[in-house]
Amino acid sequence: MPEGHSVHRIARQFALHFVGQSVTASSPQGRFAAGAAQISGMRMTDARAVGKQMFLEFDERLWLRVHLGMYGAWDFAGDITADATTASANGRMGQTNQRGTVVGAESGAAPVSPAPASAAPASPAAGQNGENEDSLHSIGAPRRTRLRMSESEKLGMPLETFPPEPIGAVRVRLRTEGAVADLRGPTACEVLHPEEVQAVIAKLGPDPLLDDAGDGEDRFVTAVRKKQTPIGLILMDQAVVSGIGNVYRAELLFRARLNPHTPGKLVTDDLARALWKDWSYLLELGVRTGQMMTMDDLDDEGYTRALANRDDRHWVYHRAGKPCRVCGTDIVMELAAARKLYYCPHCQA
DNA sequence: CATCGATGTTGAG
DNA sequence: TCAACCTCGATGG
Repeated sequence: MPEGHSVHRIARQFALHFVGQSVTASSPQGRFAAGAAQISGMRMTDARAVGKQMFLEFDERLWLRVHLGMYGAWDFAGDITADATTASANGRMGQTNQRGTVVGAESGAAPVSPAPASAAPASPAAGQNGENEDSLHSIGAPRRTRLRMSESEKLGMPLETFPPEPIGAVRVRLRTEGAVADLRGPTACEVLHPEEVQAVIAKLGPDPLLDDAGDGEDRFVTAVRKKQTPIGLILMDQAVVSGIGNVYRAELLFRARLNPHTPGKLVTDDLARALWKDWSYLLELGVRTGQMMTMDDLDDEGYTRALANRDDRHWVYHRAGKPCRVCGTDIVMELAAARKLYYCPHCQA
Protein backbone atom coordinates (compact mmCIF):
# COMPACT_ATOMS: atom_id res chain seq x y z
CA MET A 1 0.00 0.00 0.00
CA PRO A 2 2.54 2.52 0.91
CA GLU A 3 4.19 4.30 -1.94
CA GLY A 4 7.82 5.29 -1.84
CA HIS A 5 7.58 8.06 0.71
CA SER A 6 6.28 5.82 3.51
CA VAL A 7 9.02 3.28 3.03
CA HIS A 8 11.66 5.97 3.32
CA ARG A 9 10.01 7.15 6.51
CA ILE A 10 10.01 3.66 7.95
CA ALA A 11 13.67 3.20 7.08
CA ARG A 12 14.30 6.46 8.88
CA GLN A 13 12.63 5.12 12.02
CA PHE A 14 14.95 2.12 11.91
CA ALA A 15 17.96 4.33 11.32
CA LEU A 16 16.96 6.44 14.29
CA HIS A 17 16.06 3.77 16.82
CA PHE A 18 17.56 0.47 15.73
CA VAL A 19 20.78 0.97 13.80
CA GLY A 20 23.74 0.46 16.08
CA GLN A 21 21.68 -1.59 18.51
CA SER A 22 21.66 -5.27 19.20
CA VAL A 23 18.40 -6.74 17.96
CA THR A 24 16.40 -9.74 19.01
CA ALA A 25 14.36 -11.15 16.15
CA SER A 26 11.40 -13.48 16.43
CA SER A 27 8.37 -14.54 14.45
CA PRO A 28 5.36 -14.61 16.75
CA GLN A 29 3.28 -15.82 13.83
CA GLY A 30 5.79 -18.54 13.05
CA ARG A 31 6.08 -18.11 9.32
CA PHE A 32 9.44 -16.45 9.55
CA ALA A 33 10.95 -18.43 12.41
CA ALA A 34 13.94 -19.63 10.42
CA GLY A 35 14.77 -16.20 9.04
CA ALA A 36 14.41 -14.57 12.43
CA ALA A 37 16.80 -17.09 13.93
CA GLN A 38 19.42 -16.14 11.34
CA ILE A 39 19.63 -12.54 12.43
CA SER A 40 18.57 -12.64 16.05
CA GLY A 41 21.17 -11.32 18.46
CA MET A 42 23.00 -9.37 15.79
CA ARG A 43 23.51 -5.67 15.62
CA MET A 44 21.59 -3.72 13.00
CA THR A 45 24.14 -1.82 10.95
CA ASP A 46 22.14 -0.10 8.24
CA ALA A 47 18.59 0.75 7.18
CA ARG A 48 17.85 1.78 3.63
CA ALA A 49 14.86 2.25 1.38
CA VAL A 50 14.94 1.86 -2.37
CA GLY A 51 11.59 2.72 -3.85
CA LYS A 52 9.04 0.55 -2.10
CA GLN A 53 11.58 -1.91 -0.78
CA MET A 54 13.40 -1.69 2.50
CA PHE A 55 16.69 -3.30 3.41
CA LEU A 56 17.94 -3.72 6.96
CA GLU A 57 21.54 -4.80 7.39
CA PHE A 58 22.79 -6.87 10.29
CA ASP A 59 26.18 -8.11 11.39
CA GLU A 60 27.93 -10.49 9.05
CA ARG A 61 26.44 -8.64 6.11
CA LEU A 62 23.08 -10.29 6.35
CA TRP A 63 20.19 -8.25 5.03
CA LEU A 64 16.51 -8.37 5.73
CA ARG A 65 14.51 -7.39 2.66
CA VAL A 66 10.94 -6.28 3.27
CA HIS A 67 8.27 -5.26 0.81
CA LEU A 68 4.98 -4.23 2.35
CA GLY A 69 2.91 -4.98 -0.71
CA MET A 70 -0.71 -4.09 -0.47
CA TYR A 71 -1.43 -4.46 3.22
CA GLY A 72 1.87 -4.56 4.97
CA ALA A 73 2.62 -2.36 7.92
CA TRP A 74 5.21 -1.81 10.62
CA ASP A 75 4.12 -1.04 14.14
CA PHE A 76 6.71 0.58 16.33
CA ALA A 77 6.42 0.67 20.08
CA GLY A 78 8.52 1.74 22.99
CA ASP A 79 10.90 4.63 23.41
CA ILE A 80 10.45 6.05 19.99
CA THR A 81 9.95 9.52 18.68
CA ALA A 82 6.48 9.39 17.32
CA ASP A 83 6.35 11.69 14.40
CA ALA A 84 2.87 12.99 14.90
CA THR A 85 3.77 16.55 14.22
CA THR A 86 3.87 16.16 10.50
CA ALA A 87 0.24 16.98 10.10
CA SER A 88 0.70 20.33 11.73
CA ALA A 89 2.19 23.52 10.50
CA ASN A 90 5.50 21.78 10.55
CA GLY A 91 4.73 19.94 7.40
CA ARG A 92 3.78 23.07 5.63
CA MET A 93 6.61 23.98 3.42
CA GLY A 94 7.24 27.23 1.75
CA GLN A 95 4.91 27.21 -1.15
CA THR A 96 7.25 28.35 -3.80
CA ASN A 97 4.46 29.26 -5.98
CA GLN A 98 6.04 29.59 -9.30
CA ARG A 99 3.68 27.05 -10.65
CA GLY A 100 0.90 29.04 -12.11
CA THR A 101 0.02 25.99 -14.08
CA VAL A 102 -1.32 23.94 -11.28
CA VAL A 103 -3.26 26.15 -8.99
CA GLY A 104 -6.25 27.35 -10.78
CA ALA A 105 -4.59 28.19 -13.96
CA GLU A 106 -6.09 26.64 -16.97
CA SER A 107 -3.06 27.31 -19.03
CA GLY A 108 -3.43 24.12 -20.93
CA ALA A 109 -0.14 22.78 -22.14
CA ALA A 110 2.09 24.40 -19.61
CA PRO A 111 4.52 21.77 -18.44
CA VAL A 112 5.16 21.10 -14.84
CA SER A 113 7.58 23.38 -13.21
CA PRO A 114 7.81 22.00 -9.74
CA ALA A 115 10.00 23.56 -7.21
CA PRO A 116 13.12 21.49 -6.96
CA ALA A 117 13.15 19.57 -3.74
CA SER A 118 16.03 21.59 -2.48
CA ALA A 119 14.16 24.81 -3.00
CA ALA A 120 11.54 24.01 -0.43
CA PRO A 121 12.70 25.98 2.55
CA ALA A 122 13.11 23.93 5.63
CA SER A 123 11.38 25.04 8.74
CA PRO A 124 13.29 27.22 11.12
CA ALA A 125 15.41 24.81 13.08
CA ALA A 126 16.35 22.50 10.28
CA GLY A 127 19.08 20.07 11.03
CA GLN A 128 22.46 20.11 9.45
CA ASN A 129 23.60 17.33 7.10
CA GLY A 130 20.99 18.44 4.66
CA GLU A 131 18.70 16.21 6.65
CA ASN A 132 15.47 17.72 7.65
CA GLU A 133 14.55 15.76 10.67
CA ASP A 134 13.14 18.51 12.74
CA SER A 135 9.74 16.95 12.51
CA LEU A 136 11.04 13.79 14.09
CA HIS A 137 12.58 15.57 16.98
CA SER A 138 10.22 18.38 17.54
CA ILE A 139 8.00 16.31 19.73
CA GLY A 140 10.72 16.16 22.31
CA ALA A 141 12.20 13.24 24.14
CA PRO A 142 11.26 9.76 23.08
CA ARG A 143 8.03 8.54 24.54
CA ARG A 144 7.02 5.08 25.33
CA THR A 145 4.29 4.81 22.80
CA ARG A 146 3.00 3.09 19.71
CA LEU A 147 3.28 4.17 16.13
CA ARG A 148 1.71 2.43 13.18
CA MET A 149 3.37 3.02 9.87
CA SER A 150 1.66 1.88 6.74
CA GLU A 151 0.13 4.10 4.13
CA SER A 152 -0.76 6.47 6.88
CA GLU A 153 0.67 6.84 10.31
CA LYS A 154 -1.27 6.56 13.47
CA LEU A 155 -0.32 7.21 16.99
CA GLY A 156 -1.68 4.66 19.39
CA MET A 157 -2.22 4.51 23.08
CA PRO A 158 0.70 5.13 25.38
CA LEU A 159 2.30 1.93 26.49
CA GLU A 160 1.72 0.47 29.92
CA THR A 161 4.06 -2.47 29.65
CA PHE A 162 7.06 -3.20 27.52
CA PRO A 163 7.34 -5.07 25.32
CA PRO A 164 3.69 -5.13 24.32
CA GLU A 165 1.99 -8.36 23.34
CA PRO A 166 2.07 -8.88 19.59
CA ILE A 167 -1.27 -8.03 18.04
CA GLY A 168 -2.50 -10.19 15.19
CA ALA A 169 -0.27 -12.08 12.82
CA VAL A 170 3.17 -10.62 13.37
CA ARG A 171 5.59 -12.04 10.81
CA VAL A 172 8.66 -10.52 12.43
CA ARG A 173 9.31 -8.75 15.65
CA LEU A 174 12.56 -6.83 15.97
CA ARG A 175 13.40 -5.70 19.44
CA THR A 176 16.08 -3.63 21.08
CA GLU A 177 16.22 -2.78 24.74
CA GLY A 178 13.82 0.08 24.37
CA ALA A 179 11.96 -0.39 21.14
CA VAL A 180 9.97 -2.94 19.22
CA ALA A 181 9.02 -3.11 15.55
CA ASP A 182 6.34 -5.55 14.42
CA LEU A 183 5.85 -6.42 10.78
CA ARG A 184 2.57 -7.80 9.52
CA GLY A 185 1.13 -8.61 6.13
CA PRO A 186 4.22 -8.10 3.98
CA THR A 187 4.48 -9.34 0.43
CA ALA A 188 8.16 -10.07 0.91
CA CYS A 189 10.28 -10.72 3.96
CA GLU A 190 13.51 -12.62 3.56
CA VAL A 191 17.12 -12.76 4.66
CA LEU A 192 19.58 -12.11 1.84
CA HIS A 193 23.29 -11.98 1.22
CA PRO A 194 24.87 -8.84 -0.23
CA GLU A 195 24.96 -10.16 -3.80
CA GLU A 196 21.28 -10.96 -3.62
CA VAL A 197 20.49 -7.49 -2.34
CA GLN A 198 22.51 -6.06 -5.18
CA ALA A 199 20.60 -8.18 -7.67
CA VAL A 200 17.28 -6.85 -6.38
CA ILE A 201 18.41 -3.25 -6.42
CA ALA A 202 19.91 -3.64 -9.88
CA LYS A 203 16.47 -4.41 -11.25
CA LEU A 204 14.97 -1.26 -9.80
CA GLY A 205 14.70 2.03 -11.58
CA PRO A 206 16.17 5.17 -10.02
CA ASP A 207 14.82 6.53 -6.74
CA PRO A 208 15.03 10.33 -6.62
CA LEU A 209 16.16 10.29 -3.02
CA LEU A 210 19.12 8.10 -3.92
CA ASP A 211 19.88 8.98 -7.50
CA ASP A 212 18.98 12.62 -7.80
CA ALA A 213 22.54 13.80 -7.80
CA GLY A 214 23.62 11.11 -10.21
CA ASP A 215 22.21 9.83 -13.43
CA GLY A 216 18.72 9.07 -12.14
CA GLU A 217 17.01 11.60 -14.34
CA ASP A 218 18.81 10.46 -17.46
CA ARG A 219 18.08 6.82 -16.78
CA PHE A 220 14.42 7.64 -16.32
CA VAL A 221 14.13 9.79 -19.40
CA THR A 222 15.94 7.27 -21.57
CA ALA A 223 13.77 4.41 -20.37
CA VAL A 224 10.54 6.32 -20.86
CA ARG A 225 11.33 7.54 -24.35
CA LYS A 226 12.33 4.09 -25.53
CA LYS A 227 8.95 2.54 -24.84
CA GLN A 228 5.79 2.23 -26.82
CA THR A 229 3.94 1.57 -23.56
CA PRO A 230 1.51 4.27 -22.36
CA ILE A 231 3.09 6.64 -19.87
CA GLY A 232 0.35 5.76 -17.38
CA LEU A 233 1.77 2.24 -17.20
CA ILE A 234 5.40 3.24 -17.43
CA LEU A 235 5.21 5.35 -14.27
CA MET A 236 4.05 2.28 -12.35
CA ASP A 237 6.92 0.16 -13.64
CA GLN A 238 9.41 -0.15 -10.80
CA ALA A 239 12.12 -1.06 -13.28
CA VAL A 240 11.77 2.38 -14.85
CA VAL A 241 11.39 4.49 -11.73
CA SER A 242 11.15 3.45 -8.09
CA GLY A 243 8.49 4.28 -5.59
CA ILE A 244 5.60 5.56 -7.68
CA GLY A 245 2.26 3.91 -6.93
CA ASN A 246 -1.29 4.37 -8.07
CA VAL A 247 -1.86 7.68 -6.32
CA TYR A 248 1.34 9.40 -7.34
CA ARG A 249 0.93 8.03 -10.87
CA ALA A 250 -2.41 9.72 -11.38
CA GLU A 251 -1.34 12.92 -9.69
CA LEU A 252 1.95 13.27 -11.52
CA LEU A 253 0.19 12.88 -14.85
CA PHE A 254 -2.38 15.49 -13.95
CA ARG A 255 0.24 17.92 -12.71
CA ALA A 256 1.99 17.50 -16.04
CA ARG A 257 -1.32 17.79 -17.90
CA LEU A 258 -0.28 14.62 -19.66
CA ASN A 259 -2.68 12.06 -21.08
CA PRO A 260 -2.04 8.64 -19.52
CA HIS A 261 -2.35 6.92 -22.89
CA THR A 262 0.54 8.83 -24.45
CA PRO A 263 3.17 6.33 -25.55
CA GLY A 264 6.50 6.85 -23.82
CA LYS A 265 8.12 7.44 -27.18
CA LEU A 266 5.93 10.48 -27.72
CA VAL A 267 6.68 12.12 -24.38
CA THR A 268 9.04 14.98 -25.09
CA ASP A 269 12.42 15.10 -23.46
CA ASP A 270 11.42 18.23 -21.57
CA LEU A 271 8.22 16.70 -20.29
CA ALA A 272 9.95 13.49 -19.22
CA ARG A 273 12.49 15.54 -17.29
CA ALA A 274 9.70 17.57 -15.74
CA LEU A 275 8.01 14.35 -14.62
CA TRP A 276 11.20 13.20 -12.92
CA LYS A 277 11.66 16.55 -11.21
CA ASP A 278 8.08 16.60 -10.04
CA TRP A 279 8.41 13.07 -8.64
CA SER A 280 11.56 14.17 -6.82
CA TYR A 281 9.66 17.09 -5.40
CA LEU A 282 6.59 15.12 -4.32
CA LEU A 283 8.66 12.31 -2.83
CA GLU A 284 10.76 14.64 -0.73
CA LEU A 285 7.61 16.44 0.35
CA GLY A 286 5.95 13.15 1.27
CA VAL A 287 8.93 11.95 3.28
CA ARG A 288 9.17 15.24 5.11
CA THR A 289 5.49 15.61 5.92
CA GLY A 290 4.29 12.02 6.06
CA GLN A 291 1.40 12.99 3.85
CA MET A 292 0.70 12.27 0.23
CA MET A 293 0.05 15.88 -0.51
CA THR A 294 -0.10 16.21 -4.26
CA MET A 295 -1.91 19.52 -4.32
CA ASP A 296 0.48 22.11 -3.08
CA ASP A 297 -0.21 25.79 -3.39
CA LEU A 298 -3.25 25.44 -1.17
CA ASP A 299 -4.38 28.32 0.96
CA ASP A 300 -4.78 27.76 4.69
CA GLU A 301 -8.37 26.75 4.35
CA GLY A 302 -7.65 24.31 1.59
CA TYR A 303 -4.75 22.91 3.52
CA THR A 304 -6.86 22.34 6.60
CA ARG A 305 -9.49 20.65 4.52
CA ALA A 306 -6.91 18.46 2.84
CA LEU A 307 -5.56 17.31 6.16
CA ALA A 308 -9.00 16.47 7.43
CA ASN A 309 -10.25 14.76 4.31
CA ARG A 310 -8.28 12.30 2.32
CA ASP A 311 -10.45 13.10 -0.65
CA ASP A 312 -9.39 16.72 -0.63
CA ARG A 313 -5.72 15.99 -1.05
CA HIS A 314 -5.59 15.09 -4.67
CA TRP A 315 -6.30 16.52 -8.08
CA VAL A 316 -7.78 13.42 -9.66
CA TYR A 317 -7.06 10.31 -7.60
CA HIS A 318 -10.24 8.69 -6.32
CA ARG A 319 -12.35 11.46 -7.86
CA ALA A 320 -14.17 9.61 -10.64
CA GLY A 321 -17.32 11.47 -11.66
CA LYS A 322 -16.39 14.54 -9.66
CA PRO A 323 -15.64 17.83 -11.36
CA CYS A 324 -12.03 18.56 -12.21
CA ARG A 325 -10.66 21.10 -9.75
CA VAL A 326 -9.30 23.10 -12.65
CA CYS A 327 -11.82 22.90 -15.49
CA GLY A 328 -14.91 21.28 -14.01
CA THR A 329 -15.00 18.35 -16.41
CA ASP A 330 -15.90 15.03 -14.82
CA ILE A 331 -12.86 13.04 -13.79
CA VAL A 332 -12.66 9.72 -15.62
CA MET A 333 -11.72 6.36 -14.15
CA GLU A 334 -10.61 3.45 -16.24
CA LEU A 335 -8.85 0.21 -15.50
CA ALA A 336 -5.29 -0.13 -16.68
CA ALA A 337 -3.46 -3.34 -15.84
CA ALA A 338 -6.09 -4.04 -13.22
CA ARG A 339 -5.44 -0.77 -11.41
CA LYS A 340 -7.72 2.22 -11.33
CA LEU A 341 -6.46 5.10 -13.37
CA TYR A 342 -7.95 8.56 -12.86
CA TYR A 343 -7.51 11.57 -15.10
CA CYS A 344 -9.20 14.65 -16.45
CA PRO A 345 -10.11 14.13 -20.11
CA HIS A 346 -10.06 17.87 -20.72
CA CYS A 347 -6.93 19.05 -18.90
CA GLN A 348 -5.07 15.93 -19.93
CA ALA A 349 -6.42 15.75 -23.44
C1' DC B 1 -21.56 -7.17 11.98
C1' DA B 2 -20.71 -8.45 7.20
C1' DT B 3 -18.83 -6.99 3.05
C1' DC B 4 -15.90 -4.34 0.04
C1' DG B 5 -11.93 -2.42 -1.63
C1' DA B 6 -6.99 -0.79 -1.43
C1' DT B 7 -1.51 3.49 -2.01
C1' DG B 8 1.43 -3.99 -4.91
C1' DT B 9 3.71 -7.79 -6.81
C1' DT B 10 4.24 -12.49 -8.37
C1' DG B 11 3.43 -16.43 -10.81
C1' DA B 12 0.25 -19.56 -13.15
C1' DG B 13 -2.38 -20.24 -17.33
C1' DT C 1 -5.20 -11.68 -17.85
C1' DC C 2 -6.21 -13.09 -13.39
C1' DA C 3 -5.99 -15.18 -8.84
C1' DA C 4 -3.46 -15.29 -4.73
C1' DC C 5 -1.18 -13.26 -1.03
C1' DC C 6 -3.00 -10.99 3.54
C1' DT C 7 -4.77 -7.01 6.60
C1' DC C 8 -7.78 -3.31 7.94
C1' DG C 9 -10.44 0.97 7.32
C1' DA C 10 -14.62 2.43 5.22
C1' DT C 11 -19.21 1.46 4.20
C1' DG C 12 -23.85 -0.18 4.69
C1' DG C 13 -27.61 -2.62 6.96
